[in-house]
Amino acid sequence: MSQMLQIYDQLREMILSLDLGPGERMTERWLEARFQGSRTPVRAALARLEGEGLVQREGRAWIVAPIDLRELEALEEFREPLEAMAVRLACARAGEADVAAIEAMLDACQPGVKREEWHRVGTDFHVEIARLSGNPFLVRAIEGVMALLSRARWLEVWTEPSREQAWAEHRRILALIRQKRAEEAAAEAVRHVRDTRDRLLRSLNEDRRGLRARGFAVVGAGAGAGAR
Amino acid sequence: MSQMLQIYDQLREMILSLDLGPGERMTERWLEARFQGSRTPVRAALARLEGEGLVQREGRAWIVAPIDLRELEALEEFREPLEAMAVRLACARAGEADVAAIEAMLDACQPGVKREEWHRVGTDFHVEIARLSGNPFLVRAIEGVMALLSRARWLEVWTEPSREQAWAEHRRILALIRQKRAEEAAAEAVRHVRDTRDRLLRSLNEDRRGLRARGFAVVGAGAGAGAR
DNA sequence: ATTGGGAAATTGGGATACCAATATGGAATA
DNA sequence: TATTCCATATTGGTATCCCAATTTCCCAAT
Repeated sequence: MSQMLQIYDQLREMILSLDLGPGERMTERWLEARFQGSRTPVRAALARLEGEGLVQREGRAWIVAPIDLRELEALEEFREPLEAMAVRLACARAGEADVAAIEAMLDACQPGVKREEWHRVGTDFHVEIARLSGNPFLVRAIEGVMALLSRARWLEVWTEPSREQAWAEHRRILALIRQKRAEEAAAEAVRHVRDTRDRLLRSLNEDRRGLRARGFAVVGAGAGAGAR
Repeated sequence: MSQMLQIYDQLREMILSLDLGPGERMTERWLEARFQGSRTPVRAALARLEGEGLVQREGRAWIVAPIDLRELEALEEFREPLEAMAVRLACARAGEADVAAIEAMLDACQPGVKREEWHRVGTDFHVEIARLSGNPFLVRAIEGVMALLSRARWLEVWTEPSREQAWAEHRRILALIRQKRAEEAAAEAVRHVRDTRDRLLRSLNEDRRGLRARGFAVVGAGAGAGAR
């Protein structure tokens, strides 16, 4: 695999795992040393991550994209019609085997399974549904959205009942797809996105102070902006 | 402005204007000479265009993205819920002044106005509606979609009545936004996208032979794939 | 302790150098 | 004439190099 892709994957992982904090500054030369490649592949990787919105420019410098509550709100709003459409198309195009595979994914998450796994499956569920739609643009868009939501989902406080509710909604969506009840499935997907948004934003808003204390740049909605 | 952005803009324009044909091969060194910059900014520009889907890799080489009829179909499908959502949100958030500005744009297109202008306004209409939604992700997504549709729209045979129909639909959508009749506006947007898709795909399918003869790589739907 | 100013170090943007891999062209051969 | 095969040119990927623009940091003046 090309060095550029290796660096891209590693850096992306560091960002998504909060190994690099939101708002943190990076220099190309630091990355060059960190990943032992020259600046050329480093810059290519940065360019790609910038396109995904995981990295931004601050003047001439590079920063890990801060977590912006207003942006998260816009993302969930953007997601809503995508998820609805994905589910609608999945009803028309998915086979029983496809649905069963996703169901197995959900089933694998039981109390006791570790946090990372819940997090991954909670993301993949939506991507896999999008795949059932057969529309590559829908897949790409939902992948992008989930990546941008991912870090916030780590920071969210996951209570037992809220996790339970999310999974119940996932199951309900899947069941409706299986029965090919497209409009009900779409409506359920919209409900799920809205619930998710409410939980996420409420949690982050309440804990904003704590997040800042942990050194994360968290901006937007409610209090003053104060970019980094 | 940085050289990278200059090269990006110029190359993008060459692609969108069909100055570089779909499927055409480019070497980095040719671009370097063509735009008199070194490979560094050329490669950065290519990376960005690749992210937008206007440029692709073919093995190790770069090619202008071919026009893929199946992809266009998927794009219109993807667009549909975006446009509907944009229109719905515009109803909730747009002011009369915003609507009037877009109306003026439409009015500027009269018989006799040149093709480029119709083409541009036909694109900008959708982007501007998305802007009224206030959601930057919706704007970016629709910009991206319209860019990918743009070349096909040049190739489409625009008959007088079809152009008339498109503008009538634009006006109807705008009127419903003005009256804040969100659901009717969304339904009209969906209808418009579907009409557009039908016109576009019918036209291109009928003329596929002619397009190939003009040296364009046109793939997908109906006949054999035959990548490039 | 605070502030101002300026030299020095560092940074990102661009140009160039180098390399392995691939593509090309043409001569030798059938 | 058609085909094989190898020398050569070209290509994209990477590493460096150079430069102008910032940023950093130290020290003198307040």
